[in-house]
This record gives sequence, structure tokens and C-alpha cells, in this order.
Amino acid sequence: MTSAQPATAKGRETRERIIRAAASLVAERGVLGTSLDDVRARAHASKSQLYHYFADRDDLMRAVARAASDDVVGGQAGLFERLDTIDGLRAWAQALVTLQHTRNAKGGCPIGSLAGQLAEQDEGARLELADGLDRWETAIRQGLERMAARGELHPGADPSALAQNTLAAVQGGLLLTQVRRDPNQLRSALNGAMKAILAARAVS
Amino acid sequence: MTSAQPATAKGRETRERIIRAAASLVAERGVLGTSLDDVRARAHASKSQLYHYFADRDDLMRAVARAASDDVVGGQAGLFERLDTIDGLRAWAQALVTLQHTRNAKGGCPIGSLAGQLAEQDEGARLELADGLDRWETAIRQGLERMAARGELHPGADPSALAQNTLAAVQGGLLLTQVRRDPNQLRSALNGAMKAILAARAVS
DNA sequence: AGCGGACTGGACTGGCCGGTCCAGTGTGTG
DNA sequence: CACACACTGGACCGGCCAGTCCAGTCCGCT
Repeated sequence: MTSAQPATAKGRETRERIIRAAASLVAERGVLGTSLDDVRARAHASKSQLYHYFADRDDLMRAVARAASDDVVGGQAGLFERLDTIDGLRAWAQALVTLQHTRNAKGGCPIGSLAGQLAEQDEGARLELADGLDRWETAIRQGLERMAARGELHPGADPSALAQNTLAAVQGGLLLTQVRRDPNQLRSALNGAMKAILAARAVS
Repeated sequence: MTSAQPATAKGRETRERIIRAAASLVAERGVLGTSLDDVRARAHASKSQLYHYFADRDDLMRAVARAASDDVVGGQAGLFERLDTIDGLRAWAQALVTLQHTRNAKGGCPIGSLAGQLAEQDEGARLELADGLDRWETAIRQGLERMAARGELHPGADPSALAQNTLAAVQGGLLLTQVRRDPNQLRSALNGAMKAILAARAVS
């Protein structure tokens, strides 16, 4: 059974409120550190509302995984448009690093954190997270492909591989940032990824 | 209060057995998915033994984090010795990829997984994991430094930055591998890191 | 042998947690 | 306006879980 889709505006709002409450609690305390009573309290909802909109706890967590994917990828939408220039890539990388500074290097990447907690426990959640990573990597790849189409990368360059390595650098850099409480870990990892992209530029 | 150090050989063995049982359960079910009763059963120990050797649940999990660090870093000791040659680096990278194949791309990196579950909850555990990552990165850096000392890297090369980026590639690659259930994600990320090292070789 | 501390077994407790249930109240439609 | 159904409140239950407690047993040492 999957989550019941609300039939009214009010229902949709309640469902959203539950997911947002659950997502914020999960970000603070982790998946298993979040009880349905906690969610119920923060969402100002009752137990039966939770079970009206979600089949069970796992179903709710799947919705949280999807919401986290949407937030992370959606939050970068404006920056994604400019990933077809070196300046745009730098601006995007800088935004990620700045965000880690404002967060005091805490929390890491919501997708990455959830991956460690859900990937081995719930196949549906794993697929939601994989979808988020795919959308993220696609945005990077498409930026590089637009550069290639304009002849700004040399013919042998592989936008797919560069995008995949860049995403790996983001995730790895964020993990090191989180464990070491040092945003420079992400900056350095992104510098490395940037170098690979710069090396793929066409000699003009 | 920290864990009581056993005074006898028998005590040391019991303590070890508990940590191993806890570590394997945590690897299977996650930190909060593992109850002390589970640990007690798998370790063939009693509740009072758990509380004799560990102050509380968090203290045990800190010991698990340390054991995971030791296992991951210790398990690569033989490969670390040869990180001062391109062949040695390739062998090390290949071993990591092969391990993911044999594990069917499941589980990710024990240190990385625990990071997502413990880093924000328990400062002591975070420090144990940071220590594991430091030892790992140091091994890579020292290999590159030996290459540099032999004049095989060009003078501008930065072994510290290369080692840090390589570790980020490993962690990011493992996360992508785990979420996508595809060991090639790690292989590709390591290829990227390798390229950066190859580009830093002295022109001979 | 016998002392003291390290070590062990396992019953017990109070609280929390996922999930159920039912008696309602709102609300859009015919 | 009335009917059906979406939605809501909250009491309740059985099970699990971290942590406590005490009555022991083992073991090194003198």
C-alpha cells in the first residue's frame, strides 16, 4: 500500500504539514531518533491523521526522502541554469560552501545523511534518494554538455564522467566537512573537481 | 564516565566479543536499529556484562565507531605500504572496487555510514570517526609524499590536497555506489582522483 | 585455604512507541 | 438540504527497550 493522496485542499495541506514536520525532525535527530509522537506534536496533528495519509512509518519516511530530494535539488534550481559557464560553476560551488559555513559544518547533505540511514533498510526510500542524486547529476551534466555544444570543451571530454565525479566530490566533501566540522573540506574537494573541468576546456 | 578497562584476559575477551557483536549488528541494521538485547544475544552475554564494560548505550556505540575505524584502516594496511607508486595506487583503488563488487554494492563505507548516524548525536563518536578518516588520509598523503621525495611529482604538486581529494572521492564514490547499487560509481570517482595524481607527476 | 575484587546471570521496572479503533466533525455534490 | 465520504481527536494496547539491581560465581594473590 502506498500513501493516500488527499482529495481536498485541506487534506493536502495537512499531509504537507506532516511531511515538513517529519523532515525537520529527521534532520535534527535522524530517522530512528524520530518517533511518530514527535511528528504528531510538531505537525499539530493527531495519530489518526498520520495513518490516514501514510500506510505506516516506513511510508512516511519514504515521503521524507522524496521531500529532501526535492528540497536539495529544487534549492539549487537557479544556480543550475548557469552551470554552462566557468563563472556559473564557481558560483554554484561557492554557494554550497557558503551554506556549510552558515550551518557551522553541521548536518552534511540531507540526501547523503538519509542514504546512510535508509538505503539498506527500505528499498523505496533508496530509490527516492537515487532519483534525487540523478536529477542533481543530470543538472551538472547538462551544463557541461551545453559548454561542449558551444565548442568550449575539447572533443575528448566526457561530460557524463565529469558530472559524476563532481557529484562524488560534493558528497565526499560534505561527509568530510561534517565529520571534521570544517567547511574547507568541501571547498577543497570542489576545487579538485573544478580542476578536472578546467583541464577539459578546449584550447581557444 | 568512560568504558571500564577489563582487568583480566577473560574480561578483555568478553568486552571484545560484545563490541564485535554490536559492530556487526550496527552494520546490518544501523545504530538505532540495534537494541542492547540484540547485542546481548549475539555476544552470548548478559545485560550486566554490557553495563560492566560500558557506561551506557552511547559508550558502546563510541566503541563500535572506534572498532569500525580500526577495521577499515587496518584492513588496508598492506595496500597502504605501496601507495608511493602508480601501480600501488591502482592496486589499492582496485581492491576497494572489488570489495564493493563482492558486497553487491551494499553497506557503503562503515565510517561513512556511522558518520551519518552518529556525527550529529554524539561528539565522542564523531571524534573517533574523524580519527579514522585522518589515519586514512595520512596513509595516502604519506605515499604521495614519498613519491614527491623521490622527485616523481613536479615541485608544485600538493600531496595534502591530492590526498584529501582522493579520500573525498572514495567517500563520495562509495555513497553513490551504495545508493545506486553500482560499484562502477566508486571506480569512476577513483579514476577521476587518479587522473589528478597522474597530472601531478614530474615530466621525466 | 580464604579474601577481595572482577566478573556473570537474569529478573524486573517504568516509559515509550508503532499501530488500532471508534466516535465523531467538516465538506463538496446532487 | 441530505448524503457520502474525507477528515480529525484521542484513548487504548501489547511489545520492546534502556537501564537497575542483587545474588551470586570465578580467579589471582597471599
